[in-house]
Amino acid sequence: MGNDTADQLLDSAERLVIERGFNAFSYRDLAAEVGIRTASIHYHFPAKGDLGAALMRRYTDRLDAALARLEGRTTSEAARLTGFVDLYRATGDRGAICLCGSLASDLATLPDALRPAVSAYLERSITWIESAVRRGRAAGEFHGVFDARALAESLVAGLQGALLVARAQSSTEVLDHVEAIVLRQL
Amino acid sequence: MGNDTADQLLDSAERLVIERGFNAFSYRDLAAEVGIRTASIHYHFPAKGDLGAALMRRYTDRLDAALARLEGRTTSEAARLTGFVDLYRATGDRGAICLCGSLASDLATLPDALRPAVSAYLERSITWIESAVRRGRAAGEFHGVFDARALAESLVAGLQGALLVARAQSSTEVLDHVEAIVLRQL
DNA sequence: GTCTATAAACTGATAGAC
DNA sequence: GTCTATCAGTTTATAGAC
Repeated sequence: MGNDTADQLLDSAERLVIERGFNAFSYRDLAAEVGIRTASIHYHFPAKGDLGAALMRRYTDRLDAALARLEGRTTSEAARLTGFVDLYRATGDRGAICLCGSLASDLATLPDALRPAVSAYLERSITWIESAVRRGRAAGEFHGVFDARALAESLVAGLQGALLVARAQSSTEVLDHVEAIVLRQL
Repeated sequence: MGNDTADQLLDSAERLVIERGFNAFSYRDLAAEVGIRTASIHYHFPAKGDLGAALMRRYTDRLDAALARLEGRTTSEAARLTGFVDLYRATGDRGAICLCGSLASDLATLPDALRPAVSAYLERSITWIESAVRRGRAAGEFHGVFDARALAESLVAGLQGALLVARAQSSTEVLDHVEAIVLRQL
């Protein structure tokens, strides 16, 4: 488990989608990386849409695990939100963007089954942040006036855009700026 | 002028890049929309990279014109920055994302000549906002403490990400939230 | 400027042997 | 599970006539 062909294919595909976009990598690229033939890939993922769906499923599961880990910690809500930002920082430090952000920019070309998964990933991030902000306010840790949902959407949008800008400018400092400016309004 | 074949091709291509991404539209799509043959497109834009470069040149020229218009107005710096945000709002209201944001997510696959144009577009936006913030502070209109450059990067990142999120969620309210939260720190 | 004709490479995908 | 062989369709691009 974790290292069979299907997982290797997902690992390669994830990197290729993030680097090039869903429509700019092929089963051929994948085959070359993993060391099998293109026809063999179809055994694991009959159509490219199936591969994309598996990719988003795994990516969403990883998000859920990361958020659960943050919630398991005994700590302040501010530390949890910083932990959320760190997930994006790890992505930016690799020179990468979010898989979900990459797919969102190709949204119209995605197989029908894949599009809702992209929206769901963003929604899950937003509602988690919103809850953290509400808990922090209820506990007297935060005293901001902005709507919690508005703050959550702004943080996700800011971080998604920051990854895009960071890659184009070859500098991740924009992530720190977004973090400082949004989290200041808690 | 403004309606010859080359311009029609650019109009169609711009919409297709924004809607599908640079690698998910073809000269065939373009030919069908404009009503000529694919071979004829190569007369105007020998390679797809030439088309992309022309697209970014026109898009950047339009940005420059819009920023010059904002600067020509006798008004507050706050109104100018709101005017900048309105450029993105017009894009989001059409259900679109920024051409530059779309290309940024396909960055690695772009022809070499095109990549710097994407970075330059973002940099131009950032430095313009930074100047507006500095002018506003020098004039006593703003009293924020954040670094002007940090604010400018956050606004551009926030708006780029907001367009992505808005399209995925079919709701443009995220743009308003980003505007409110970032411009509050002026 | 636009056309027909054509090319060489690549695409996602299937059939069937091992 | 992986292979060979093959498919029909698509892609960017060129040559040369009109």
